Amino acid sequence: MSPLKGRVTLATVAGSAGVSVATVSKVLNGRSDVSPSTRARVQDVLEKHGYVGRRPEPVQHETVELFYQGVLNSYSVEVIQGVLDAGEAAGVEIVLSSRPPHPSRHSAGRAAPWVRDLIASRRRAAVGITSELSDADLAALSRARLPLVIIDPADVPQPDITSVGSTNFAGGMAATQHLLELGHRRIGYIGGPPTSACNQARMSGFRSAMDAVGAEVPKDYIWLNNFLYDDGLAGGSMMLDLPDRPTAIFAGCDEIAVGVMEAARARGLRIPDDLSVVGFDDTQVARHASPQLTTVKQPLREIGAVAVRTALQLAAGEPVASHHVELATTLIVRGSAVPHGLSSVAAS
Amino acid sequence: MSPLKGRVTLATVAGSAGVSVATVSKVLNGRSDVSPSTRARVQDVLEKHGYVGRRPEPVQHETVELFYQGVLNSYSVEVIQGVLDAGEAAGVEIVLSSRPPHPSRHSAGRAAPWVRDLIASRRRAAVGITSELSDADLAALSRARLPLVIIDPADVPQPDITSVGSTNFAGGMAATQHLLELGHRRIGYIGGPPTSACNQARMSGFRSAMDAVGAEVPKDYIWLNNFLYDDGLAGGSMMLDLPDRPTAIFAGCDEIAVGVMEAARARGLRIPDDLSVVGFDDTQVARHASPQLTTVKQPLREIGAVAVRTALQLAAGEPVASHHVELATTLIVRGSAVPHGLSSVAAS
DNA sequence: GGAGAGCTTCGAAAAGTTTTCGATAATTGC
DNA sequence: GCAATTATCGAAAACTTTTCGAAGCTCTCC
Repeated sequence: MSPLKGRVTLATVAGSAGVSVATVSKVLNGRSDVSPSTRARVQDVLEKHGYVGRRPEPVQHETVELFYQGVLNSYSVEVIQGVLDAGEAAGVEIVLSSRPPHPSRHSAGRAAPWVRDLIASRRRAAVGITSELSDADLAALSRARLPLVIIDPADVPQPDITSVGSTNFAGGMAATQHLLELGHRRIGYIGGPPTSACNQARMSGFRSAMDAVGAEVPKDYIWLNNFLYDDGLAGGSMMLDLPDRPTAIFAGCDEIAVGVMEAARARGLRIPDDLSVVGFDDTQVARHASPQLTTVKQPLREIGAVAVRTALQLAAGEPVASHHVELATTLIVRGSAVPHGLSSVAAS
Repeated sequence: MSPLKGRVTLATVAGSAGVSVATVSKVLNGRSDVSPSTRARVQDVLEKHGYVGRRPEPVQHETVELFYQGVLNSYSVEVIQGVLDAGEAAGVEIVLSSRPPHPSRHSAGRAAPWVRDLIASRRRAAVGITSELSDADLAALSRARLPLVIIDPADVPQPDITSVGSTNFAGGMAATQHLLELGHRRIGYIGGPPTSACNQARMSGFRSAMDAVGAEVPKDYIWLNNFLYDDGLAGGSMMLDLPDRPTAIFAGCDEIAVGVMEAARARGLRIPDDLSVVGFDDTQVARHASPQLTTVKQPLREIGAVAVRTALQLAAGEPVASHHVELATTLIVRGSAVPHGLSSVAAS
């Protein structure tokens, strides 16, 4: 823009704006003894010349806050690595923090204390993992112009909140169709919170695939609580103790799937001979399970990276194509699901 | 403190410290071209005169950098949560970063680029998880007065580097003694890198316990590579294919233990009936394994918290009692190790 | 064992920024 | 209309940071 000489200094701007260096300095520092018209003119010139101060790359890096509610798990770990990768590529630092979950509703209308802290911290942007925020929180963040991107939002994606996820519905369908193609008809679903958007999508995919072939889903074949191992254990136990137990279970995440496998083993049922299991996420635990878990892969690292890039785009004032993007899921076939009936020959 | 004339400027300090104004400026800005002694003297004078700068910067939070080399795993996750807890309690922010492992030796004598970045980032302190740093790296950090605490250092703890770990030797002994008390005599050890300090300690504990009862450890009963699932799989496979295979295996970490269990299952051996396994760490994977893993618990969250607190102590100039502290390990008995011979009745 | 390459340390001077203070103009009070 | 006050601005002073070169040191390679 200003090819006269090297860097754009106050003097450059002052000359171009027809004022003194002192005046430009005052504009930059928000002093009162500058007339509105002069101030406006100087600010125009500052922007046109792209004045960046003495140190264009100050020692102080920009930061993006990555927060989560609850505990870290194998799922978070993958996302975090993607976030770090993208952060490093973009030259921003990642500040990690654990935030209290669901603020109780009795302080409705006011943003949670930690949200106020977050705003005060002057981050370039924030990324939340599977987080749930109140309307007041969102309003406060919006007022403060702090860009926020939620990964796999706990609530259904709102139009006024940017989020990144994966094709949960398609993934749920793919997993279920895989089991159906293997000949299973009595298939159960064990998933996370009923209010959780990604659980709803996965379950809907499950139901759609079942409906499409006219397979019935008894009430007891659905069990929802949290995305935890213990939920797989509890839900699996319940389902496997039914008089007419399912021959396959689709788990809402890998941890649940491993819990289901344990519930089966505790009853002397073999995986996959007596029960086929399909998980969701394709985290480390899927590869370390025995047998290795057939699962729906979410590109978690990519999701983390996209979240950061989107947040930085918002921070830069660039428009984003969509307030919610979903990356494609892939069915990864391993050893935990086999054709129905194939095993019963060997078993009985 | 200095009521002679008006404000305390760089020149005031420079005169009092017997250096140039430029040097004082460099100290303030954390430049590298100031010797440690000069830096210390100037900082003393700065503090004594209560230099506050021309414009006191808006209070931005102190940061502590938490870095790791390689990948995050269930072990890191626990440590990270402890670090975050302690960071929040102390009011410092945690900046998480992944750093390239072992700088190749061809640039010996110079600190790695990421170490220079770390120094330039002006953290209050840094904490590394199972990291390995070159002498040049350490020297550079020391020169820059950036306090560093390593958690479970990969190298043997040096006197000039502060570190936090757990009683690996005692833990290794406890695990082995447990197996010995269960009647096992043919016990294998599968662990991490031979150069790794914590691996060495655990293995020494293993050997000591074996020696104490006169149990022999054939060469093939030791397998060292990395602390990964695949290493448990590979090492376990090797050991279980021996003509005189062990009846129990002590794994250097939980992930290895799960890999060993898989290697056993692949050979039709049942856990714990045909092979007892003991792990180390007590991470999530120990509780989710099937059967649940008997393991040596490291207080990982506490270790992370202690590391942060120690780093902040160093940053505050307070002396630390010891350059290396070890927190106590505990044997957690679950279902993966049973008395030897008890099973062979049922099995054969 | 010494020439020289490379690194560290430091300050003088240059470059850049902010504040002070006085000049001038515009506005207000009476 | 005139004095008093206020608003605006820049020259110069005050202050800080960076650049660059000198001096000393270490290490290497004949």
